[in-house]
Amino acid sequence: MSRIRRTTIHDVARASGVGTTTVSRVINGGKLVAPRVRVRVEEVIRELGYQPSHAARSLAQEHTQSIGLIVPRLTDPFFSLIASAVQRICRANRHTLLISTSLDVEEQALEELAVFEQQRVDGLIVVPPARQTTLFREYCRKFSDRIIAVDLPIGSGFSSVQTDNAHAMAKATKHLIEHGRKRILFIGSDPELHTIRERQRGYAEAMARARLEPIVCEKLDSFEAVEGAILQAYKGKPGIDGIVAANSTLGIYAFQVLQKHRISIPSRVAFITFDDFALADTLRPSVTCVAQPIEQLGRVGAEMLFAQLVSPQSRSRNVQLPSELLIRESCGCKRRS
Amino acid sequence: MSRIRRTTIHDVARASGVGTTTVSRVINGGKLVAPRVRVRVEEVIRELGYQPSHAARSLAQEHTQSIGLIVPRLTDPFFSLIASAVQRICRANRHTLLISTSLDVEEQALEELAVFEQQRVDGLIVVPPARQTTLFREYCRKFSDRIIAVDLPIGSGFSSVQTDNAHAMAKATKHLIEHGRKRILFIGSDPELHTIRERQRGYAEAMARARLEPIVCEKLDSFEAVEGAILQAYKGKPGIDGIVAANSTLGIYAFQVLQKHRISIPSRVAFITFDDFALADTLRPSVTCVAQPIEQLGRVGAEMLFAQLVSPQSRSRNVQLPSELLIRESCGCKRRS
DNA sequence: CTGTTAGCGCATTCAT
DNA sequence: ATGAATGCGCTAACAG
Repeated sequence: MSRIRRTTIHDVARASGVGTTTVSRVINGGKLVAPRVRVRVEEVIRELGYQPSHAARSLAQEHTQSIGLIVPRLTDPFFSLIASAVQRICRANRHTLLISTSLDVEEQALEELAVFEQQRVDGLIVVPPARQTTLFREYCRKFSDRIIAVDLPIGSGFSSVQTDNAHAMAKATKHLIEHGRKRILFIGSDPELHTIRERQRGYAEAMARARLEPIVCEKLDSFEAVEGAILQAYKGKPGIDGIVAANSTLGIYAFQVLQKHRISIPSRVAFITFDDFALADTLRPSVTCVAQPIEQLGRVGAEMLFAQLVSPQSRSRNVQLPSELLIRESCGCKRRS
Repeated sequence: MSRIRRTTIHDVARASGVGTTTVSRVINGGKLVAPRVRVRVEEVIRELGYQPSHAARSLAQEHTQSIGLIVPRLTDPFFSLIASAVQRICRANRHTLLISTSLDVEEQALEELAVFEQQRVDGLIVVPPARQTTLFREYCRKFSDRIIAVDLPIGSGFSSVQTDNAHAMAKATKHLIEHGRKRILFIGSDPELHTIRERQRGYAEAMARARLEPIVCEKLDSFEAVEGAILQAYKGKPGIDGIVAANSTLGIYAFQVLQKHRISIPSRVAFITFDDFALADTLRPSVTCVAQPIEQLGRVGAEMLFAQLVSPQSRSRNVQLPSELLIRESCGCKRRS
């Protein structure tokens, strides 16, 4: 491949009869340029279709005007919504966004961190993998105060933005209790996941406060697993009359299970799931959900990062964003018309 | 901000008692290094936690090992799935992915193109905005053969990957016809959208072949609009007995409309929508869909790009990927058990 | 207000 | 097999 001669700052300087510094100043909006000269240079820039080289600027300065984002997947609406929000804030701050996926595997995440280090990103937004060892936390320290954890925490010393998982789940559970339900089943997936643990904790607390006995099924990871768990609990001695699901996947499975086995919702079993989903309102009955402030998670995370970049603070901030209980029919409420 | 002294190739060179050239060779896997020296240098690199500067490498070479992706939105599962696939292929080719969103606005897309030009990305994958003027096409020429259009074409001279929109919709329409339906309504959104036009064309052809009169409603952009269109067609002189929807948003609206007005699916009105969606299989009745090869769209697009980067071809390639008709219940078929 | 100069960190001739 | 020197395109002192 023959070296392509792109138009450089020198070309612009020569064509407009000024020095490169002046051109540089014009590009960077410096006010130390005579108005007429500025206009002239801008003209030439347009004529030549000059675009400054990002690489060269980055090299000459100590920042790259770019930030990195690591999420487990991009196929999950949860993460792509976060990515979308982060992307928007980046644009607003004139930064380029680099996106990588970790597949929720620590090793992968470490590789991505390395890439971002090479890219010399100014800051980092990370939805950490569910299971992280000290290795991960140590590597993150390299970015010290230029990294924000979203959804899951990285550890003390790192700023983070999260959902009020425990509180929201407690609220959902309490709602079912207020509907008179006493035998409420909690179905969860991986109990090692911080968010899941928190939600379970909220559930447990709400049950305890009402002096009800908690009924928990963990490690559910398939339709069949959920089916087994629900059926067993339903057919138990004092069967269940309510279910709270720890995420929308489990929630949808649960809905399908109840539907498949003709267990009427909500008359037999009232039901609330964490996470809102596309057709929650369209299913019959419509599904009451805990809606996380997903878009905010990304937005606030990015805003915190930029605030940090502008005026570095040593202490880390931990923000909890409130979820909303979207009341629909599956909990036992009447449809609002 | 005081200049932070990062470890450079010089540090590594000094610490391992060799020249920078040798270190550079080790990094780039050149085979012209004595094995023992190589090992030594690699050791030092690890000890010092050295990470080569992407900016410096880019500047010294004529490529950046990065490619850019422009999609209208990241919140749409269609686009985020494409992004996910592209991202995977990029990783496999050791390239960094830069993602931007155009909000489906040409001006915005042009801005993103400019940013990517500054970034000197090696190549570009673009889902163009629905409405593009010559301006857009002209700007794209700058990237000539290093740009691939996905989903929508940019114009002649540009490589592209698309769905077989017309054919797939013809197949869906034909399927309803085979179920004995004769009054089939096509509901579409923006007729300026290339994909929508193609789908409508496929519908029209299938109807024509069966000597049936086409019934078309365009420019539907809300639940209310769809509701009005369907109700009018349904209550018409010879009411409709089938519907094909041009995308999943319209499809879901249509489903909700039929459900809301107690128009039985499929006995009264059989129904197929373009685009598969999360709960299509869970709704009652389950919804027959035309499933686009979304993931492939992104993957093939990216693969074409990398192939192009490795061995440039002047002629552009236009690939059409086949969609699949996912038979479920709404078309009138029986549920497979 | 403006131009000259010296790096930024790396790949790359060209010698050795 | 290896190193010294040069330049990639730009910004940032430092003069003028």
